[in-house]
Amino acid sequence: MKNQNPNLKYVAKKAGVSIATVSRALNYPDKVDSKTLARINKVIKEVNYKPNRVAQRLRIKGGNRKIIGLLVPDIQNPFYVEVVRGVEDYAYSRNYALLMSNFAQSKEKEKMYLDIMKSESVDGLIVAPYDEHDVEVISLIKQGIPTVCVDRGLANVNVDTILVDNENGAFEAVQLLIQKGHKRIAYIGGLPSIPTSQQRKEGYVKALVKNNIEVDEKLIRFGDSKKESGNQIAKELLKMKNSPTAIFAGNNLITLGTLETIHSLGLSIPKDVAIIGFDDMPWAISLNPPLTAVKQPGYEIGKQAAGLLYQRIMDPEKLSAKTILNTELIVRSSC
Amino acid sequence: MKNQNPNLKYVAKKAGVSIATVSRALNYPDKVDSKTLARINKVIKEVNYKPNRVAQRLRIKGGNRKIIGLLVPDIQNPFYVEVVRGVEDYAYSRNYALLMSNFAQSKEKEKMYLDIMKSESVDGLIVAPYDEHDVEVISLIKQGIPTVCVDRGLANVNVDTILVDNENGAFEAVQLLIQKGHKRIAYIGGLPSIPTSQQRKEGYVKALVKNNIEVDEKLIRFGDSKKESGNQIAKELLKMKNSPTAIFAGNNLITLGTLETIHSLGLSIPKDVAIIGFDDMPWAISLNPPLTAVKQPGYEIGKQAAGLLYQRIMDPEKLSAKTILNTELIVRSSC
DNA sequence: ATGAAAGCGCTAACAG
DNA sequence: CTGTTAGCGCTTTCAT
Repeated sequence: MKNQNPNLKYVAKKAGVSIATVSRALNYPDKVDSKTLARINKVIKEVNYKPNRVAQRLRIKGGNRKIIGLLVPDIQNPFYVEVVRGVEDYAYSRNYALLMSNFAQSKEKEKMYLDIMKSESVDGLIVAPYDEHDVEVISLIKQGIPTVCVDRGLANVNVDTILVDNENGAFEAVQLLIQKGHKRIAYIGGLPSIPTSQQRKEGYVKALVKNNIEVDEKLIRFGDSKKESGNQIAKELLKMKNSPTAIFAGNNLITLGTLETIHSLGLSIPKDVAIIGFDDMPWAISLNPPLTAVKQPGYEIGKQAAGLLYQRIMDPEKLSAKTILNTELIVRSSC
Repeated sequence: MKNQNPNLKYVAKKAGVSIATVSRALNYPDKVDSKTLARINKVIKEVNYKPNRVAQRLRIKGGNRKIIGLLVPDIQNPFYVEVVRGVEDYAYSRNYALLMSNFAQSKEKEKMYLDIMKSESVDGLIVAPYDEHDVEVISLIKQGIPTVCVDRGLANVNVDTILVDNENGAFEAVQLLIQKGHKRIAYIGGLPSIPTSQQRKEGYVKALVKNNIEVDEKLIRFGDSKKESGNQIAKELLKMKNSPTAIFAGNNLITLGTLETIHSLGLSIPKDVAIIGFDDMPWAISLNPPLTAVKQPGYEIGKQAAGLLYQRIMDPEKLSAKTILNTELIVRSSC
């Protein structure tokens, strides 16, 4: 039972023409006689011929291979799932295949997947880089591979980028906490090397400073963007003397970990501790209590990124641009 | 700025050998003189040569192309994210590339992605079929493409399959509800065409029957596996006269929707309505109240599926098998 | 409007 | 141990 697919040659023979004509019938139908065309199309339908994308890609020069790569740092984070969906919808609408990988915040994986994408001759790449100085991604861009960065930018590199206003999103969140009367507010960030972790910290600090609240370094902590680290750090924070009365959690997963700790400590939200999370989630409303969160337009980011990438593929010389989307503070009852 | 990668020819010239020798150096290092090998490897490193996977795949016959396809029905459902992770980890460990797609429960998308995977000459495929009679998937299997089904089986087809004991998982959940004194228990399933929806219903009915509780068809409802339908159906259920005192939610997303409705109706869990969800989730413990759930080993499913697929690729004639993994009832406080 | 033939980058006989 | 060569399936000149 072999995987013997019909190929151009087979279709050509059945239709009594050369393979070149069949190829033309597929790619430039108006360049072939309508009677011939009809005959060819009939055969194609009959034998259910589908062009072999691998052979196509090997032959075709650039930009028309109809496949793009997407590399996300953590598929377990629902935010990136939204981004994926946005990219996917766009790709599907344009008939692009999607080579998607999750590098799970691992540099080795990222390198391997990037190598694969290059080696697979993708038309372009959408990636949330490991950090601002991601040498692998930068190298690909230098090699001229059309690339769009999402969620995280690259320092000193001209590249299309779609970001979110992290600083302002964080600022608004902390501002709200302060309005509610909190003075000891902690920030639990993700990996410190990731730009978004720093930008959100900046917004946090800015809000504090603006309200003349002392910035206590002991209240600023970074984890590894996983639920467990949120859990752990929240525990340390809440057990210290003069512990914070509010926590601003730097991402989805950290929020979840923090919540778990708060519950396991038997603390009540928002009476004992208030919490705002960066990243809204589908289940935020069903949490205990409904979570106040900074919402990022993940789907929109993905969709726009794919659109930008498409434009760049079509016109590799076009000037690169940075798009910054706004966040939205969804006020529920966790603070 | 062209994407001009070094190729075999280039390496061969630089090393002063033929391209065949370079190819051999890569694939059968022991078949080439150690001095030559050293020279070649030096050049390879120097110019950072990476074989072109597209050309490789076009040339290589079968089973060694180092790329597999993964097709999931809904990437927004965290259960499938776990499956993805399992497959991915295995693939990564074996240096396989992963062509991953989400068909969002759409038959058209599924067909397109399946076509792409075939056309991309994947070594094999892991797929959660649209339903038990998924003609596209069945067709691929008939064509001899190594395939493993996960989460959902195929009727009357010999294919490696990894499932979960849905019926028993549901049975245990409903059994618990009954023990807690509930007599009017509703079931909100996902798409009725999906095998798991039916199997879970079977388990539900079985538990009722075993306890001599009348099966009320009005209490058995199916949605479309999305959060919104959970929301909607729960609303209808809870507003009917003689409304259920407990709900068994057929999947992740339906659980979330149901929860939302319960909260928006101002009902208290488990006092006014009890709920158990099929599928545990990372945030189940942080829900209001912590959710009792039937946990499926998603990661394990993915990992085992990838392992099975690997075996089948290596030995296409081996007998196919069906693996059924057990679920685990995680009792928290929503019932 | 159509066909012949080159060639994308690679692997696998085959010959030496 | 190494080189020559055919060919995977396709697109694209270049002729006709």
